[in-house]
Amino acid sequence: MSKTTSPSKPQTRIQKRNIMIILDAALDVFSTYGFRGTTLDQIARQAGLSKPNVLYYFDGKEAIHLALLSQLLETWLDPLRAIDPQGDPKTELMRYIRHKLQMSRDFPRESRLFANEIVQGAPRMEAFLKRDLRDLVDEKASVIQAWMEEGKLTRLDPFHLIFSIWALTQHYADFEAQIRLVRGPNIVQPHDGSEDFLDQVFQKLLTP
Amino acid sequence: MSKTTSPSKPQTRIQKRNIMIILDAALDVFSTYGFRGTTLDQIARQAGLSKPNVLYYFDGKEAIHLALLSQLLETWLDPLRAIDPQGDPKTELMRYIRHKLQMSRDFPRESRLFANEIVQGAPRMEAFLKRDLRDLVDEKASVIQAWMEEGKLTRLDPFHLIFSIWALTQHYADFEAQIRLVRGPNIVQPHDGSEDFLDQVFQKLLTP
DNA sequence: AACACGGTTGACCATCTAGTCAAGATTGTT
DNA sequence: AACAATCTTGACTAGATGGTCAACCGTGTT
Repeated sequence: MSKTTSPSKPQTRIQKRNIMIILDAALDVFSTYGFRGTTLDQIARQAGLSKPNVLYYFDGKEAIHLALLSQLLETWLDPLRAIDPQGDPKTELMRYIRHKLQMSRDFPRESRLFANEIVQGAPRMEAFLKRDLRDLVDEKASVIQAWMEEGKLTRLDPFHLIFSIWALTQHYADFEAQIRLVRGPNIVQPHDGSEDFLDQVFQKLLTP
Repeated sequence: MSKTTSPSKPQTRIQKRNIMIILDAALDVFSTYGFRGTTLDQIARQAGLSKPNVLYYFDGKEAIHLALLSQLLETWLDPLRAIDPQGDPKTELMRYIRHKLQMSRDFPRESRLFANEIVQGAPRMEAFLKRDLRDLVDEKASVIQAWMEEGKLTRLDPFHLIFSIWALTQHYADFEAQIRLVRGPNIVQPHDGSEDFLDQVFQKLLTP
């Protein structure tokens, strides 16, 4: 059935190359125009391939999108997973925040692909969010809660704290167009100063 | 040319009613599926009208979308405009934050319509963002900067401060699907606790 | 060189979608 | 009632879009 998920057949060099090219092109287009706003012709043009050739490697538009999402979701949770209950509370959280901000800077297309999905009600990610993400967030919220009760962090709702970290870090990628247009043409990087700012904010917020 | 922007002709009752119905239906659909993901048939069905009837009141899909956006943008800036340079710094900012959060709670569809546009590069709002929003943000950033130099607020980058307010307040509307799925079915309102949380955050952050 | 397999594509199709139009229904006014 | 203006719609068109297919090209192996 599926051309790319058959686990038995090994990939040729050409397959590896073209699948990468297609996924990269599709990430460009999907993250900019959303799923329905993207056409196969756009992806093919961006990839420098013909449309039938794209469909030779993937079963369809949906399959390309799905491949991108699962690839993304795999790495998206790693920084949160890395929070160590045995580590120093403030260090662990600040490391998480910096890591998330870095991802929003280095992988803005991935961030916007995700944002596009969520804003539109997450129709293709419900299962993932319900299963993997919820469990992980619950777990880490407990860790943070415990740290707060030990007096090592300001007492806050740990869920809202996590949401606020997501909101503040991803904002720079997802709303880049707004930041760029508001700050004018003199600003080159919308991220300029974001790391220092978030450092200041969370240092002050988390210190009891 | 345009059916709805002719300033001379007064509107009949039926026109007023149907234009409202169409805009409300279109807001539902556009905010959920984005511009390209929305079809005229969807809007017509949601409005309980036939497609040609919808096109009797609006010049096309683009015109409906534009009507929604300009209607939205008019009110979107009001809370920021209301920041009074003569008022008490912390009071003014906290009022702004509460007002923005309230808008994200009371008008989540509008927030998502906006988010959809921005995430996709703001192709239909460039002029507005460049002109009106940039000037207003520059002006209020100066006010905040002055307050900080008087020692009445924590010294922070005023632009990043404004961005952080936008990020934190709109997150509850724009990423509602994520919050809802992560927190599970026991949570009814994704906004629960958000006001207290943001109060705590910004009180602590802004107090020098 | 010859073969088999992997890779590529122009031409095509079915469906969807924005928008049109002419004809008919409803409403308000005299 | 009769008339004009407004309102509504079934049937239609042109173009876009996802996907197919048979034929053709390239590459590596023997």
